[in-house]
Amino acid sequence: MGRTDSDFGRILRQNGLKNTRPRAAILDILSGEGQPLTAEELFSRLQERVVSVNLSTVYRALEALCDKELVTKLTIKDDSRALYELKRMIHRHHLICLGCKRITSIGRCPLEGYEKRLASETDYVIEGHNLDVYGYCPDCRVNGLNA
Amino acid sequence: MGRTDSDFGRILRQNGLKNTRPRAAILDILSGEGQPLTAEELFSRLQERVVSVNLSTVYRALEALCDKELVTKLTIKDDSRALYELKRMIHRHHLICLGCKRITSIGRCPLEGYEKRLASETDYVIEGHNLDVYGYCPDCRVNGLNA
DNA sequence: TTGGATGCAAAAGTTTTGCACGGTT
DNA sequence: AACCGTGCAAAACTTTTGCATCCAA
Repeated sequence: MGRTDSDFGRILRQNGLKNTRPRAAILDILSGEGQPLTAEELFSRLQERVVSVNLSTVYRALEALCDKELVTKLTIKDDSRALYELKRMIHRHHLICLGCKRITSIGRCPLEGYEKRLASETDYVIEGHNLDVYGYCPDCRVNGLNA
Repeated sequence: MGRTDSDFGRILRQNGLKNTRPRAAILDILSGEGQPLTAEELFSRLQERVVSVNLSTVYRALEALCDKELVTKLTIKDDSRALYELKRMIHRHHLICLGCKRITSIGRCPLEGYEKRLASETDYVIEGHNLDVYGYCPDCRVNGLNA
C-alpha cells in the first residue's frame, strides 16, 4: 500500500507541525493526486472525504506546509489562482495542456549547464528557475480542442 | 526620439481598436518601461501623466491589447497580481531578482531543440513555453538582501 | 496545561461587470 | 449616426486576518 495515514503524521511532527486531521488529509490528497490543485479543489476533496474543515484552514495549512517546504505553491498562465503540489526531491517542470488544462510533470531538466552560463553573463547569483511548457496532449490534439 | 504618440494610434487602428488616449498612453508607457507592470502601476503612471482614467478602463484596455497580441500578460512567483509588458517579436525570458524584484529580459533562449525532443517523447503538440530564472542581481547580492 | 490549530465572520486585494454616457470613426 | 470605449459603482473571486474556542503534545 505504501504510505499510511500515520506516515503523514510523522512527517508533520518531524517538521514541527502538529499532526491534525486537515493537514494529514491535505498531504494524503496531494500525494495521491497526479497534478497540482487549487485551495478550493483541495477543500472539495476534503469534503468528499468527510473531513470537516474550513476553507481558511486549508489556506493556513497550505501556508504552513509551504513554509516547511513539504508543499510547493505555483501559478500557471491564464489562471489567477495558486496551485499546490507535494514538493518533490527531484527538480521537475510542468507540461500543461492548453485543451484540458491537465498538468503533468517533466522529469529531465534541460537547463543543467544553463544557469552557470547565465550567472557569468549577468553577474547574478542564480537561485533557481521555473519552466512550464504549453501544448496539446494527445487527446486534445486529436479532438482539435482549442480552449 | 523614435516613436511618436501617433504611432501608437496607428497600431491601435491597424488592430481594429479605436485610438483612445488611455490605450495610446498605456502602449507608450509600456514601450518606455524596461520591465512588466501591474495594472495598478500602469494606473499610477497614467495619473502622473495627468491622463484621467479609471482603473477598470486600464484593465479593459489591457485585455483588449492582449487579445490583439500587442501586450503580454504574465505572472511571477509569490505575487498574485498579473503583470503586463509590450509583446516582443523575439522570444524572450525573464530574470527576476529575489531582492529588489526587478525583472530583466534574457535574450537567448536555451530551449531551442528541447521542444521538439519533448514533443516526440510525450506525443504533445508543443505550442510554447515559459521560463523564468530567479536569483540576486549584482546590487542585491553585494548588499546581502534576502527579501 | 499550553501554545499552536481551527472555525467563523469579516476584511482585504485584485479583477470583472452592468449600465449610462461620451468619443472615435 | 453608430458603435466602441469609458467612468462609476457594485459585484465577484481569491486570499488573509481577528478573535474566540478547541485540541495535540
